[in-house]
Amino acid sequence: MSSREQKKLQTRHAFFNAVLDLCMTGQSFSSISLRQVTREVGVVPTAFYRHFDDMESLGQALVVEELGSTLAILSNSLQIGRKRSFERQIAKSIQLFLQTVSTQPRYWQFLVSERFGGSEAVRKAINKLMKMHAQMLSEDLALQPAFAHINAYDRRLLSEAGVNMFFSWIIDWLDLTYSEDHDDEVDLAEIEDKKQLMLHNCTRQAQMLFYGAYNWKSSEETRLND
Amino acid sequence: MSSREQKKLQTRHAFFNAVLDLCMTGQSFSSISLRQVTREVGVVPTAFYRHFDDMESLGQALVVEELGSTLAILSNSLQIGRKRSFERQIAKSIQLFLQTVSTQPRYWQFLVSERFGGSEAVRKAINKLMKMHAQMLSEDLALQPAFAHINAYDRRLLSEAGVNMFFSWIIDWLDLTYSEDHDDEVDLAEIEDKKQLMLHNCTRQAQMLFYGAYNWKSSEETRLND
DNA sequence: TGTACATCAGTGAACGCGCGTTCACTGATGTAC
DNA sequence: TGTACATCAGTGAACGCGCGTTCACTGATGTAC
Repeated sequence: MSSREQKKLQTRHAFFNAVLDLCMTGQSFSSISLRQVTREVGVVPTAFYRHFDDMESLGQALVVEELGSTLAILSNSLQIGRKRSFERQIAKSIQLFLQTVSTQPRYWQFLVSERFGGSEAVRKAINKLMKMHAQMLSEDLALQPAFAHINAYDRRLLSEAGVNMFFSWIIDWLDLTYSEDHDDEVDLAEIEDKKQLMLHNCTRQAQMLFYGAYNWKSSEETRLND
Repeated sequence: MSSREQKKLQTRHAFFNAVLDLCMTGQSFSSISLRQVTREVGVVPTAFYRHFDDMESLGQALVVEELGSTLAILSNSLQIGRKRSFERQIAKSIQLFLQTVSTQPRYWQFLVSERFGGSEAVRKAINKLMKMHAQMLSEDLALQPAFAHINAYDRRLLSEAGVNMFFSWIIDWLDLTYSEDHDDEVDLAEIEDKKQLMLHNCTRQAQMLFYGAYNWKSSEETRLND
């Protein structure tokens, strides 16, 4: 790859980073302006068009090119099927997941807040990613003997319910993580307690869902009209 | 109440409606301008300040004054504890819930897409509402004999997991509802099939969670460090 | 009931500002010979 | 290896536009006597 192409790719990544950084300030993606992004990158506004048609394209590219690998963490850290025995190990998976969320807060913040946000292209790209990783989680769960009695269709439903549940935790978890950085050191112990409590609560919620699946009968029809 | 006060209240509601309508066009709340809203209401931009300090205040007031009663639908239609026997009746509750979502799409669209959106005041107001209604759902579940063995703490966790699960369905459900309005009549049957399928899937997801709760042992400790 | 004054929701002109997009450009890097 | 030309990421000036907010205003409604 030529040094010119390398430089261009570098700038492209700088655009992605600028968006993520700006989204961390509390703004939503659709309220961020093209000029704000170029200012953050350190180039002139017109340079934007060398890389993207408009903000919508930038958002979509960000999701497709950068966040796919981030979401892979879900599939890896939640290897309930492949790596873990069923009993009591859900806790370990969730702890791993929340820890990795803390290490890359910008990515998860963006995924959660733009999942139902104002840009259709971004929304669709995120949705596609999540469906893909729900599928991977589903295939992983197939390896877990405790779920051997559940058919593929119901396993997929369980995975999607699981992914949605994990996503519902992220913002509250990140709020706790941020308060660690900003508040006095005196409170650090208190925050750590809160994190432990939240980890405990999340684990129990996940256990309820997966215990439900454990006791699930795929053969049983869900009658709607009774 | 004086006719002047009545008229003012009427305009205030027009502001709320304008925001909801604008949010239905695919924009997020934080990307809607003050002038757009006043244009939609049919008043001059400066008239805005007779009612709200800024857009942030408008959004917060909208959630607090208008959407509380909307969320009450969750508590009413999902009276799993009070009204329904446990077995096979989750389906009915969820059908009722999704039907009421369809009848007031603007409210639910706003709640879901601004829950993690760009305005902190709105985010906090929605979060508060959801916590409140999770509490109500929790108290309702207490009346259900099938959950008698679950303590208050775990019941609250179950309720929050439930509310989060229901919210995760809303956007997809609304997309189906909208496509009913816009597409050819030929497809109506196909869309109705999709809605039935989604209702079926949602029900099965909810059943997994609540079956899990049914088989839950509150006495059992969730050990984190093993 | 009639009059004189107060209130205040909505008006309309004006402001300075940041926005997205256009255009012709520059100068470093890449390519052909 | 050296030269002449092509490419193209980034520049900088300029544009018209919608934005949030100010201000003094209008005229219908409410209140005091």
